[in-house]
Amino acid sequence: MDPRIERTRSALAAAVLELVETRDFDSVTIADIVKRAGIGYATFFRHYRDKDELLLDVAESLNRELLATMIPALRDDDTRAAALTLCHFVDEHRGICRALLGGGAERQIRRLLIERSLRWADSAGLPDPPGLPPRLAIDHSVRSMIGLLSWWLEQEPELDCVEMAVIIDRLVLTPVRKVG
Amino acid sequence: MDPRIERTRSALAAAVLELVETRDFDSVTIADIVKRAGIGYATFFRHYRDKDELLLDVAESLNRELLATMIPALRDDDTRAAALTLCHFVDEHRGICRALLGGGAERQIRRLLIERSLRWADSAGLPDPPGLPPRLAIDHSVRSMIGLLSWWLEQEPELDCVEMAVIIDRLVLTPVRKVG
Amino acid sequence: MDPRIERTRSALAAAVLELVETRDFDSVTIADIVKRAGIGYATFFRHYRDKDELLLDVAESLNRELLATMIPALRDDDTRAAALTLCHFVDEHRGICRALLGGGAERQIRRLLIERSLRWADSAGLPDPPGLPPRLAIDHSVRSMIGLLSWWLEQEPELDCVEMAVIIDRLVLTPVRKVG
Amino acid sequence: MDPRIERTRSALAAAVLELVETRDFDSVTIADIVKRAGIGYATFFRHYRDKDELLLDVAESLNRELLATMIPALRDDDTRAAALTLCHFVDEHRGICRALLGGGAERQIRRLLIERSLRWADSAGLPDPPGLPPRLAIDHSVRSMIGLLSWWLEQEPELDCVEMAVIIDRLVLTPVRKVG
DNA sequence: CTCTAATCGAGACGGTACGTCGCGTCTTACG
DNA sequence: CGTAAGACGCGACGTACCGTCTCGATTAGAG
Repeated sequence: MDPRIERTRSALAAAVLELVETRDFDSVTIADIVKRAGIGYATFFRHYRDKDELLLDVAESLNRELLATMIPALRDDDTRAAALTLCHFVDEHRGICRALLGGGAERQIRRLLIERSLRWADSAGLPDPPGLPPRLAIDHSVRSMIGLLSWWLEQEPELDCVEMAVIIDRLVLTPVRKVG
Repeated sequence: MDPRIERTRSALAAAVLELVETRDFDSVTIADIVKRAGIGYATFFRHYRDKDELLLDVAESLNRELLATMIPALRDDDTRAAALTLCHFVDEHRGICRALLGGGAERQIRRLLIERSLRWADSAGLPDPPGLPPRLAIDHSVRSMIGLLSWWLEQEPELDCVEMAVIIDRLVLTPVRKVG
Repeated sequence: MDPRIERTRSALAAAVLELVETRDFDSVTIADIVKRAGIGYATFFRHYRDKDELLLDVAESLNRELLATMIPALRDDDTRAAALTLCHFVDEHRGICRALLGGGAERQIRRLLIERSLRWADSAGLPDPPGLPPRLAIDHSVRSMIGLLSWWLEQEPELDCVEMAVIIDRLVLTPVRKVG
Repeated sequence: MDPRIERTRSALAAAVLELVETRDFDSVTIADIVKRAGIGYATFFRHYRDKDELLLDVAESLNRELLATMIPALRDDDTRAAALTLCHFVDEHRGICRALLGGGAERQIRRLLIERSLRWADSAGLPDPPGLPPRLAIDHSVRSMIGLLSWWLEQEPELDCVEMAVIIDRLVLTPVRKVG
C-alpha cells in the first residue's frame, strides 16, 4: 500500500485518539482532527466516509490486538484468566478505552465488538450455552463487560485488575455458562 | 400551572413519541417535532433546552410509571416477579422503549435510569450485596437489563415475557445477589 | 381621559427617553421599555402599534414645544433670531435631541419635522422663495438644520449657541431666501 | 484572489441592487439576497458580517467611481461643474442611488461618504473655508447634498440635471465657500 | 358605596429572521 | 498531475424580538 496513504491514516488515527482523550468524541469535529493531523480537510474524505469510520478503523486495530491476547485463555475455557487478561489490557490503555467506551462513539464500538465476537465464536465453533437463545450469550457478555469496564474506567482506580476480573467473572461470564 | 404550558408539553411529548416510532431519534429534527405537535418552532425552546431534554422528560414519566409497577415485587425481594413485571411493561410499550433504549438517546436514558435507581435504592435502604463495591450492583443491573431488553426489542418477538424474565433473572439479578 | 392611560403613556415616554440616552434607539427593545416603565408587555400595544409610534408621539410633543418658541421670530422673518431660539432649545434638551436626531429613529423624526413644517408654512401662508421648486425650501432647511445640529451634538460643546446660530443662518436660512 | 470569491461577491452585489430597486432595503432579508444570487445561505456570512456590510461594499465601489468622475471639477474649484457631474452621475444610477440614499441604510452610507470625503479633502490639502469650524464644511456639504438628492430622487424627474446642479450650487456649495 | 367595565400585569404563543456550526462536495492553485 | 487548502451548498440549530392572545386582578367613575 502506498506509504503516503499509510502515513495519512496513521496521522488521522493518532489525532483522533489524542483529541478524544480530553474531549467527548461527539464534540470533536473533522476540522479538529485534520488540523491536529496536519493534513488537508478534503483529504480526510478520501480515506474515510465520516468520523465514525475513522474511529471504527482505530477500534478495529485495538480489537485485533485485544483478541490476540485473550485467545489463549478463551481456548482453555478459563474465564477467570480471560477476564484478567481483558482487565490488564484495558488498564494499560485506560485513556483510549475510556474514550472508546464512554465517549459518544459507544454504540458504534459496541456494535463492532459484538459483531466481531459473534464472528469469532462462529469460526471457533463455540456452542451456544444451554438455556439461552443463540447469540444472546455473546451479545450479553460483550454488553455487560463494556458496562462494567465503563464503570471501572469512570471510577478513580480503587479496584485493581484482579478484583475487577473477579467481578466480571462472577457477574457475567459464569452466569452465562452455567444454568441457574 | 398554566394549562397552556401543560398542553404544549403534552403535545411535544406525544409528537416526539409518534415520530420516534418510525425513525431514529437522532434523525428527528426539532422542526419535525413542533410541526407534528402543531406548535411554533421557538416555543419549543421555551420548554426544553434541546431535543434531549424533551426526551428525558418523557423518559422520566415512563420511569416513574415503571417503578410504581415494580415496587411491590422489589419490596418482596422477588426478583423473578420484578423481572416479569419489567418485561410486561416493556412489551406493552415496545415502540417507545425501542426508541428510548435503542435510539441515539440511549446514553442519556441510561444515565437517568441508573441515577433514579440509585436514588431509590438509597431511599429504600437497600443494602449493597456482599462482595461488590457500593453502587456497582445497581449500575450493573440497570446496564445489563437495558442491554438484554435492547436485544429483545431488536428481535422479532420470538421470546415471550416469561422466557425473557427468566433470562434476566438468571443473567442479571441472581448473580448480583448471590456470591459465586 | 382615564388617568390610568395617561399614567401608562407618560411612563412609556419617560422610559424610552431614558433608555435612548445611553443606547441606540434601534437596539432598545419593547421589552426593555416596558420593563423600565414598569408596565406589562401587552399593555404597550394597547397604546402604540410599535416602537416608532411611541417615539413619534414623544417627538410630536417636543416639536410642538419647539414651534411655539420659534413662532415669534419666524413671524418677524428674523432668521438669525429663529436660529438662535432653535439652538437654545436644542442645547437645553441635548440628551433627548441627540437621541432623536442621531439615533436610529432619525428618518422618522425627519419626516415628521418636514411634514409639520410644511403644514405650518402652508397655514402661515409662507411663500416659496424665488428660484426654488415649491416645498424644496422647507425640505432643505429642515434637513440641513438637522444635519448641522447632529454635527453640533456629536461634538463636545466647543461652539456656543450664538456661534451655532450664526452658522445655521449663514449656511441654511440665508441661502434659501436670497438668490445666489 | 480566488475567482469563486469574486463570483460570489459579484452575485451578492448584483442581487442586493436588484432587490433594492423594488423594495426597501430594510425589508430585504438575507435569505432573499442569497436566493436571488443563487448561493447558499451560510455562504453569505463567509463574505459579509451582515446585510449592511454588503451594502457598504457596494456603496464603496460606487463612491470610488463617483469621486473619480468629480475629481477634475473639484481640482479646478469649479463648484458648478462638480455639482453637474454629481447630478449626472446620480441621474444615471437613479435606482441604486434611491436605494442607497433613501432606503434604511442611509445613515451608514452617509457616514461612509462623509468619512471618505474628509479623507479626500485631507489628502488633497483642501483648506477649511473661513469662518467655519474645521471639517464642518465637508460634513455639511455631504449631508446637504444627500438631502437634496434624496428629495430629487423622490420626485418624478421634474427637474433636469442642470437645474438641480444650480440648486445644489446655490444652496450648498457657494454658501460654504463664501462668507455671508 | 357599590357595581360594572375599562385597563392593567403577566407571560405563553406562532412566527420570522438571524447568525453559527458542521458536514461532505467541488474547485482552485501550487509544488 | 496530484494534493493542500479552502470555498461552497445544505440544513439544523438556538436566539432574539415582534405582535397576538388569554388570563385574572385592579381600579375608575357612574349610579
